[in-house]
Amino acid sequence: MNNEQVAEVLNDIAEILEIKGESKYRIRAYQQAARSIEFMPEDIEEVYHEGHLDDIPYIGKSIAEKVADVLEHGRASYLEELEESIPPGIDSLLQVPGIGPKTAVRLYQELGIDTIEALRIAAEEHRIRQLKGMGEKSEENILKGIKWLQGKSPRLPLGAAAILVERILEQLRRDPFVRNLVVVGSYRRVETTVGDIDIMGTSDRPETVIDLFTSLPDVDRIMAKGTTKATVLAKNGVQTDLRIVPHESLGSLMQHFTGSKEHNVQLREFSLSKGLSVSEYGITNTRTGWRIPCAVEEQVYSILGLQYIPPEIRQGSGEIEAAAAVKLPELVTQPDIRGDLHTHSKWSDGRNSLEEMALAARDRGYRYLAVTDHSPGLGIAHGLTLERLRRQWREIDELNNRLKGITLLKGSEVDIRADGSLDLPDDILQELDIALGAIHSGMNESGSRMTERVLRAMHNPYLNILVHPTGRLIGRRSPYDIDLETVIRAAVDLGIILEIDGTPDRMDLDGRHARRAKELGAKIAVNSDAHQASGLDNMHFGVGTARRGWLEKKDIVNTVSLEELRRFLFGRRQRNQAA
DNA sequence: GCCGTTTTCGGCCCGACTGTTTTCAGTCG
Repeated sequence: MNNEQVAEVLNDIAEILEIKGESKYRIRAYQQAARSIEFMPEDIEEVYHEGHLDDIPYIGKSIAEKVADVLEHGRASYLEELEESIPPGIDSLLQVPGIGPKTAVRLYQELGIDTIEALRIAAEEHRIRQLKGMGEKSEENILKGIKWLQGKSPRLPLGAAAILVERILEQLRRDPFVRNLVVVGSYRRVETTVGDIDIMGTSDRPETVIDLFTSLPDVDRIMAKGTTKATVLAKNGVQTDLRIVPHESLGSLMQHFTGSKEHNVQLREFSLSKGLSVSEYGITNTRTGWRIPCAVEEQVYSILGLQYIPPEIRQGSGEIEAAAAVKLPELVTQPDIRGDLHTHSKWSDGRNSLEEMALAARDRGYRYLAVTDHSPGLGIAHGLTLERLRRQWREIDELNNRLKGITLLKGSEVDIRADGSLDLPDDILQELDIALGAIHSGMNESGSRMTERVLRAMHNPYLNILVHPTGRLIGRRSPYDIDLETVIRAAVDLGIILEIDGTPDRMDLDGRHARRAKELGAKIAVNSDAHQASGLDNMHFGVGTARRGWLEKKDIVNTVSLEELRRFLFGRRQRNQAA
């Protein structure tokens, strides 16, 4: 059972308690516990076997018992009892906006409604208005809500959102009065998917920006439009908000709308203990009632006596305690990255020539770029035969002689075969500057076989990096069934670097696993896995993911100079050859 | 149900909106 699965059980318990009208604090306790487990770096099974469940924040005696039950039996008898105590189907009503647990229960008890379809019919037949406190308007809203629910688009992958966001920002900046445009919400926190896009800014003439925004070519439909705020539906179906706010409270508003919700709740609780109350309008002294609006976000944290907490780690997973103790890590930044160690060219399945890739890398300030086209076994990606690989080396040599300011490294993304062997012979691997190992086939193997397979590959003395270690494709393919804890430990023992692949539909490792890898002492490479020159910019998502994993410059290998990198990569081979 | 350099009991984020209501409960982000 992994952390996400255990968290889901606790969230399910919370949902049923809500329907049952339990104390909201009891419900919150389960939700907080679920979040703790979801975001903590450690493996929940391991923590349990070491007997340290109660060390996890928001897990006390009672919830620890439920977690133990889940881990021991693969199910929670408490959840099963709860499920039997409520009519099935009633929780589905909660999906309809405007319907919460109280209303759902009344709809069931007084009208026997337990499906969304039954709810729709009841609203159309005007039976909802029989209920006390419900009227004509309520029925309309329910029907509207159901319609919205049926047409609502799923969360958008971050990469797709980024394209839209960049285009919108570029056009809004043409308004000469607009200032401080910033995207907040899950986009700013570099979550893997976003539900909607929330943009904020200041302007001396809000109306003109709002007009510009609502008339953009990307807008499909205007949902709401006022003088300082508008909501539109973009053509790709994602809801996008723009709000123009007063200069003097921009920082408070940014902080509030960046979230996460759990971070804000914890921040406000922390503030109360210091006699301060935080809201989107400022910070109020609860004794004097004086309120200070914050123009910049840093102010919010500094007034509370906290280190500035970067958006990527605002998850409610220990960042406030760390900030209070002045123990936040100094997160890696994009300029720390000196080169990209995972890229493709026309030689295999990329779109640009080696020279184009090299120049694009140099433009981005990099000093080195590893060319890592696919190995021969990956026919579908036009993997390089040994003969073509040697020809590619000649081209790399020629470019390295000719181009100034950037060095290409001879690399390969070598397929890890079903038996764990590598798709290039050792004598070839030995001649490479850098070898990446990747799984591209047989992804449905059982966990133990998958783990064995990867471990065997990691024992090859010439392998340097295990790339996209879980193989997930966000929204399309689950991670392989692999024991990451074991893989991370092996990486530390064997000197294998683990990758954070910045392709936005991969972001693999994810933040939580990256944080765990750091904790266990593994080295990380943050790469773009670019298949064309513009793809090098996917480094942004890789760095964002690294930051979500609390990683610092020193945890990441491609923040060092070329000389240091070569020493590091070579060191492993020498050690292994000596041994 | 969890938590504590003011507390082991008495707290538990903040504000806005909505609809139906004479003062507020429920819902949402």
